[in-house]
Amino acid sequence: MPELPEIVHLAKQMDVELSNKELLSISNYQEKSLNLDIEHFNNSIKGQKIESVISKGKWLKICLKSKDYIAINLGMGGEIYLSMNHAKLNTKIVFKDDTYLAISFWWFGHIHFVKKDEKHTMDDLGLDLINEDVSSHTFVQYLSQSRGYIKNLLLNQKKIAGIGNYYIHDILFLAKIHPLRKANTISEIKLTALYQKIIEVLKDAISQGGSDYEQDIFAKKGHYSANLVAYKEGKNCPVCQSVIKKIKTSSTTSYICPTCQT
Amino acid sequence: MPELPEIVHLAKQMDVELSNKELLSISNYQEKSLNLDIEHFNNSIKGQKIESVISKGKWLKICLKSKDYIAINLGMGGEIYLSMNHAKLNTKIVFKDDTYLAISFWWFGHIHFVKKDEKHTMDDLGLDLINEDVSSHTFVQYLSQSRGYIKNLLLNQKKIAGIGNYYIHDILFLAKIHPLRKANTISEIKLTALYQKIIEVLKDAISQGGSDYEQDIFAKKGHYSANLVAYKEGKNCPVCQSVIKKIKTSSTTSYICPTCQT
DNA sequence: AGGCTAAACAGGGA
DNA sequence: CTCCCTGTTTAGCC
Repeated sequence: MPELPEIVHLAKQMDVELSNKELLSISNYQEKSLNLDIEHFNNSIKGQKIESVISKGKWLKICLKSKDYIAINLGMGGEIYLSMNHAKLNTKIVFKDDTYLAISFWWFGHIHFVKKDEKHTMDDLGLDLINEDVSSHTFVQYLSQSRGYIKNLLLNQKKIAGIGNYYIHDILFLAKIHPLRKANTISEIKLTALYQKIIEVLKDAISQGGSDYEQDIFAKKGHYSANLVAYKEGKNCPVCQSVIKKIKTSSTTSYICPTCQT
Repeated sequence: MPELPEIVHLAKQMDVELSNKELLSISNYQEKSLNLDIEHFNNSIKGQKIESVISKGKWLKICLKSKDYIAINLGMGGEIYLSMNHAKLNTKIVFKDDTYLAISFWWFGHIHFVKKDEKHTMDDLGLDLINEDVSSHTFVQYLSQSRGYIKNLLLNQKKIAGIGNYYIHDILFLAKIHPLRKANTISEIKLTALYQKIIEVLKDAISQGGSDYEQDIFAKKGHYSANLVAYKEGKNCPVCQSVIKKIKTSSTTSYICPTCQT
């Protein structure tokens, strides 16, 4: 499940490796992931040149010189490699110089060709605390207006972009916030701490090349490992020694220290 | 809280008494209940002649010969009388022959002037099992598609029009359905029983001139009284002697027999 | 584990 | 106890 750190890492590498390449074709074996039929998709990209590759939230954006772009979302456990053959890989984006991107979707994923002024999901993404300059004040004001559960809010891509159900556990633990706290009942102090911990955790993960079970475009693993409460049900809280619990929070699972997180 | 039976009764009387009368003016002391300012409202109705009065769900519809109409919703506990003065009455609709309707709103209520082709809430009302010819089959199919609580569904005017939180208790009791059953989990047999009980209860109430704490346009009380489980918390179920309970169901209160209703 | 949409639910206001 | 608007939550799909 690649989240913001992995996507940021991939975008950086792709920006270096792909800029100025010319697109040739796409071959695809998972129809549902494309927003256009393969023929139309091919016609749209052929001959286009890549300007840069950036990211927002969990989305990759391959910007073309024409201002059209390709939006990629790896969904749950998707992978993307540069010029490497894996039997299971099901989508190939080939460049004129014979290099290619090989993309594998473990479950669902998206590769969208988007025209210059076309409306797209990426337009509706919320705050990206890493790629954008969001002040602590803005963040706190923004969150304290919502009356839903803080966890749901943080995972809602239209509100806060990039956090998924992997990094969230340690972020909330570090901020000492229970996932089921209603956002508008959390003190400014705690929300400010939350803001800092989000940036801290995500930046730390980025600097380590992402999580240790995700790979970059050269198939190199990252080194970050969730190591506080995430997936540590039954173990002891590193701060207070309470037993870490696994609880249901709406449609997702959460790992928490019932003592530290309020 | 006038519901379908009271409204049907009022509509019948109003149809007899008001047809062919010519409208003169409206004077109003509860601004919020009108959809137009008093001046505009007066200009709209003056000189118009009444064609008929009908009802749908909890709404009264005074049809004018021009095909414009006046839509009235008595809200919670509203009253409407013909040519009677009550100190508390706050809206008067006067006819050219000096008779008038006196309308009192206890809390919120609506008097809307609607142009011939204008869109109005009444257009979106759901099935009215009394004023319309709805087959048992249609009703059962319709309800079994919803996954929400059966009570919420029955009270939702856009789905089923006319039932409110007075008649609903005995209807569900007679159909042996718990208010919190998900609609799509209820057997066809029970839904068919529900269909019959709704019609039975509402028609019975209509034949008795509505509930015994509502009055008609001549200030005459009805004779129907909810007498099974409604408002009988702590008493015994007339069928199985279990203690009747008062429970919260979403935003409304329900009276049920916890044994009979499943 | 992700993201989308339609339906259902919940709070506040008139 | 009414109806309405809005924001939030859920179910089911891809």
